[in-house]
Amino acid sequence: MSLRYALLGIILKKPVTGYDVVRIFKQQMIYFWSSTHSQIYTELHKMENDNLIDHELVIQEALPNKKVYSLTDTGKKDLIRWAIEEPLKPAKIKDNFLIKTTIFPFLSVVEIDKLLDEVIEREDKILSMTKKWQEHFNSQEERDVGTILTVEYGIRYSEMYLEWCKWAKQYINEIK
Amino acid sequence: MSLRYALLGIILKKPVTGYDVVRIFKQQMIYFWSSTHSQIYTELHKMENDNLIDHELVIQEALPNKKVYSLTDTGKKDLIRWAIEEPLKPAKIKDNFLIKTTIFPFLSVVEIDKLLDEVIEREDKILSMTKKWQEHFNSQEERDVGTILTVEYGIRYSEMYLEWCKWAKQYINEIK
DNA sequence: CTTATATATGTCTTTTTAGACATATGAAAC
DNA sequence: GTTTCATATGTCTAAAAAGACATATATAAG
Repeated sequence: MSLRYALLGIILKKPVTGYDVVRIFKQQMIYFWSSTHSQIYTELHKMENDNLIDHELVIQEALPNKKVYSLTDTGKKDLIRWAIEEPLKPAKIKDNFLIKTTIFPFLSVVEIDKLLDEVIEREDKILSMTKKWQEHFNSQEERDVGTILTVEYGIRYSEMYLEWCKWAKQYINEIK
Repeated sequence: MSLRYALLGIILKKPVTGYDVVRIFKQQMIYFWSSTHSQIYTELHKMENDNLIDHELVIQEALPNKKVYSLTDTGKKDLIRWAIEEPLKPAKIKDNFLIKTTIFPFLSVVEIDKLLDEVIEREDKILSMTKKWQEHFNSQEERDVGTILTVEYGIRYSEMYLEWCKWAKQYINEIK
């Protein structure tokens, strides 16, 4: 049920197409929510059915037609109500890599290093993409508070992860 | 499909009951995976059906009977195979609170502070529980590498979150 | 005395999510 | 010329997950 509030949060900023929502979602929300385009399109239909959003069809000559979604009054009220009233739920994390630490006692230092290096590489990429996005975002005129806060969160998360990886490598090398 | 490898990782350390698995899971894995007891019991049945684990029934007088699960050879091999071969997947996070930042432009400093204080309280509790668990764990004789690494991860994650919250409070107070 | 907590294991239904399948065009790259 | 990428929107099925429903006893707390 929270996905729809993430989507409402995107559409709140400015009217966008489903395609835009997917793109914005993957660029700006990966740090705290995950979804796929199929789920997003389906949820948008449900939200429109529940009168939280509506759309205007824009006919394009060359490119495919598009539906530009906007929040309805109901949608905006419901989003703000949700944000204030919805009780805090603990964050849910699904991190495949950290499960792998359970078998570290059965692996060699080389094998563990290989796994950790993979994660470092991945997280390095994410971090530099996030920093790039932050830089681009900072150059804009209309900067919303939400994005300022969550981009910073994304950077801190990746930095923490990378520092932990480096600490883990050192720790493994000391004890093995 | 990854849940089963998290569960195999728990049972690998020592034979345990489903009830134990749930408890260990919630104490030691909340930092990187989430599940419920209903899903865990169901998955254990499937895993036994796939010959990854088996159980010994222990009849108890006062307390209910229990099933003590152990890894089979197949189970252990499959877990190690998975850890080495399974390609890295990006971590998936579902954090209800961070969605709420999208409506911060429509809230007063007082309202935002209230939301952030709630998270700080929650995260403080988690952090002190984790530190307590780390202390207890460090006093044991058999300390497995996996737990040493993931507990440290949990602490770093909570600390990062708390620092971000404090930064966010300060930032909001400066601009509003 | 009554209530809550810990032990212990399950099922059932609904919702959420993932991933594949499906289509169509323009533009750019090679 | 052909392939890949970006635009744009969807459906369908299977798997994963959440949450309620279900039961039973001992012990500790109030």
